[in-house]
Amino acid sequence: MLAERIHPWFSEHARDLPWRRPETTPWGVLVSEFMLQQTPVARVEPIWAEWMRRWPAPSALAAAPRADVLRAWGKLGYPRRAIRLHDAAAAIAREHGDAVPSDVDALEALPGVGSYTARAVAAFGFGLRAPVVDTNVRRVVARAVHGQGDAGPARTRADLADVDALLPPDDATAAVVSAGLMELGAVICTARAPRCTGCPVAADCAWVAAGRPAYDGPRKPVQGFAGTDRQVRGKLMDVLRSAPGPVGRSALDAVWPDAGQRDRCLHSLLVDGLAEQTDDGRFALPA
DNA sequence: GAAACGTGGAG
DNA sequence: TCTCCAAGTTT
Repeated sequence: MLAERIHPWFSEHARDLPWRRPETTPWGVLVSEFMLQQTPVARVEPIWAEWMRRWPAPSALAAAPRADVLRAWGKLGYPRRAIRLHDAAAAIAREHGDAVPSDVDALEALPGVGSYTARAVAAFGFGLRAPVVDTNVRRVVARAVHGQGDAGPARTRADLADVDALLPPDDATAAVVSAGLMELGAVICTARAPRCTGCPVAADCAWVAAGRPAYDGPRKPVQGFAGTDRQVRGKLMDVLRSAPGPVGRSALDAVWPDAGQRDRCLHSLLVDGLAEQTDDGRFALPA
């Protein structure tokens, strides 16, 4: 029911995102999915284009120095994703003949690839039928299917089953519906102010039928940022990315007044492989 | 399962 | 200004 509404709507209204163009390879889709994890489309677009130009295949990225990869990642956030994507590229080059696997289990075995990304690559990179469950899809299902105002905490198995039940049997059609479900959540069935006027599914939506009741379940805890290690790590990484080479302790000391927190964060960056200490005691992005 | 993990734009 | 949140994954 939903699928029959979503497919034609998406076919006509899909945003022209660069990674959706027909010439995009599964590798390009994988890179886009890594970048889009918790990061808005608008910020990903230019970075993705640059990566595709520089590293058109997994082996090309795998051959690049860590420092280049981290600098090219820029300020997308969560730079551990860049590390994992770099590592995933190496695994694909070495274990899969430089070809992104289409099998969900093989994809999920890659660093940084979880349940969502594996299925997204299978669906959008290979046109396969795979239940793609992200925050958009969970919200659309919560409303249109369950009549709830919003999605509650993730119920991984049940969420997968819900979406699986919506997908048509045919691979190509299911892949379009999967993209359409995400698109619907991204541009129509949004978190803040859903635009039910103009929603292709409104006539079949359980939430609309119920009078759009407010969400009553548990709220997702909003994570603070100011003053956290995350902020300090970000500032340290910004210094390391911006510098052409190793920087002295003083340059890092300048980013945060609390020496204890600063040192803890610097240490965690070293542990995460996001930074290295040189022989002379300075710090830099890893080679 | 909770908590950690960046960044910046929108309302 | 300040809160919320944007195609999640890992530990």
